[in-house]
Amino acid sequence: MKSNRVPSADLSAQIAANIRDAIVSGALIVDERLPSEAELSLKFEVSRATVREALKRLAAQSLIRTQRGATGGAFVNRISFEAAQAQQITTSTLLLSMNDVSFETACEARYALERACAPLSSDRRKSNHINVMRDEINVQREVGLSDEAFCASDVAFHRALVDGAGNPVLSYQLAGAVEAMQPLMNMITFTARSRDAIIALHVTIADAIEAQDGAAASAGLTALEAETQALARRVFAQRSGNSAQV
Amino acid sequence: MKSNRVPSADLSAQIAANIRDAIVSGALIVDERLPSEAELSLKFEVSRATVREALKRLAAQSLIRTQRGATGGAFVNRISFEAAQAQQITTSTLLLSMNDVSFETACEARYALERACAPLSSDRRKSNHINVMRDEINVQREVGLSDEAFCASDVAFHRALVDGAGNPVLSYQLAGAVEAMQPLMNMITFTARSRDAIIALHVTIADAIEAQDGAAASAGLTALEAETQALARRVFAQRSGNSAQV
DNA sequence: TGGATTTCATATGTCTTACATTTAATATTT
DNA sequence: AAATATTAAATGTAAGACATATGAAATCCA
Repeated sequence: MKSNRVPSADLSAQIAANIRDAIVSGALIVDERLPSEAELSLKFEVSRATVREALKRLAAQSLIRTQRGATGGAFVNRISFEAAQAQQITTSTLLLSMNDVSFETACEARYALERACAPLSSDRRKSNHINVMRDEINVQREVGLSDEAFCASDVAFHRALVDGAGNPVLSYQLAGAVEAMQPLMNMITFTARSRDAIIALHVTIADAIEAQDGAAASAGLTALEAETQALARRVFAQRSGNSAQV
Repeated sequence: MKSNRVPSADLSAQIAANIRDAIVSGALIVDERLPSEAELSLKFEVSRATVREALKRLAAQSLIRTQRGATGGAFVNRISFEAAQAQQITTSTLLLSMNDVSFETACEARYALERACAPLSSDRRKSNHINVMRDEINVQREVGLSDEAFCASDVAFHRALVDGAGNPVLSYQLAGAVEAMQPLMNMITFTARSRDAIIALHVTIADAIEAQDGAAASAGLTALEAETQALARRVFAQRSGNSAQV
């Protein structure tokens, strides 16, 4: 099972790929200890510095963790939903900002995904999900709330909606979409009037989720998407140059 | 703007976090060249080896790329949808396999997300998307096709469906969910009979997408989910020990 | 005997120096 | 003027040394 990697890549990249394959294939299992850096440098016939660079690559992907000391070493890490989410949010955020993804496209994707959760969340949401949604609505009603804080509360509201589905895989997938949009949302100025419209729809959605009416929740999300898109168009049109970017 | 990072972490991790923040915040823009390793080691007052470990961490996340030679160095990388997808698939696959995510949960998430694409794909799909779906259905009809090949074709079919929505953000998000399930799907033995049922539903879905009937496409996906869940239950129940895992 | 302390071995974290290799720009030669 | 050779700058790799953390074993002291 020798590496059939492109030999053009760096040695540290090749070694990282080799170990990564072993983890993905199951040859290395969770919490298993990798050979020490010295042993790996012998095995791969490279210096310890190169081995370390490979291990840092894997650590950056949360595939391994390292421990110092006598019984230390590198261990296969059990990727947590939290760690995976954090990475996905970083990646998604950069993806949107670096590739000139339009607000419209990102917004459409976000609400499409959220609608996917609405029926499940309607079925299974617990009281705590409802409570979070109600609480966040109250936060959003506060006068003098900054646009950033309003957006943060918006994210919290929608995360509660998604989490209500009780499916960690869904929550993980959605976190990237919802949170990655926050920088774009933060570019928007929310007038009191636009906030009122959003809050009213949040109430509609929360009511529907509480009443376990998935169709109504989906409809509320659709209306919220339309409202958000319209608001964004107004804001971006007002921006002096009216350049069509973003 | 000095680093307010936990000082307990490795120097290379701190430096990586510092540079990552600069990229995420926009202080470093795409294609901008970072200082050379020698300069960074002066700036952060660490050795070049430590700087290199930090840079390898960033390279593992596709945040930078490096180039050798006179005008070489580390450059801020424009994260491509492809690279982001590849990373997300690796992460999602490990997440499912390491956290004892049930087939049921993963399957539910996958089809919920796909249903989110169905209306959009119905509206916007091009002829090439339809063609791919039809072609893959024909592949799935081949006798003697291995279970792995059947699953791979299944993934291709569903990717065409998702891509039909014409929203790269959606495609990116969905790729993780769909492809991460492949190892789980590969555990299933597809009898000729179960394949026929799946193919029939694929035809239904392709017809609906072609006819631009989003509701029918969603219904087809719901039926396919039910069929897949039932098949999985049968397969896992048959497995000797009948242990309830997976 | 038993608990506290010391020692020790092992592993990662960091630094230093050196050299190899790649690459573009410059200088030289024909 | 074009082809070739040189050079400088940067990353890639190696080797060795030391710092530091940590668990376990050995030792010491009531």
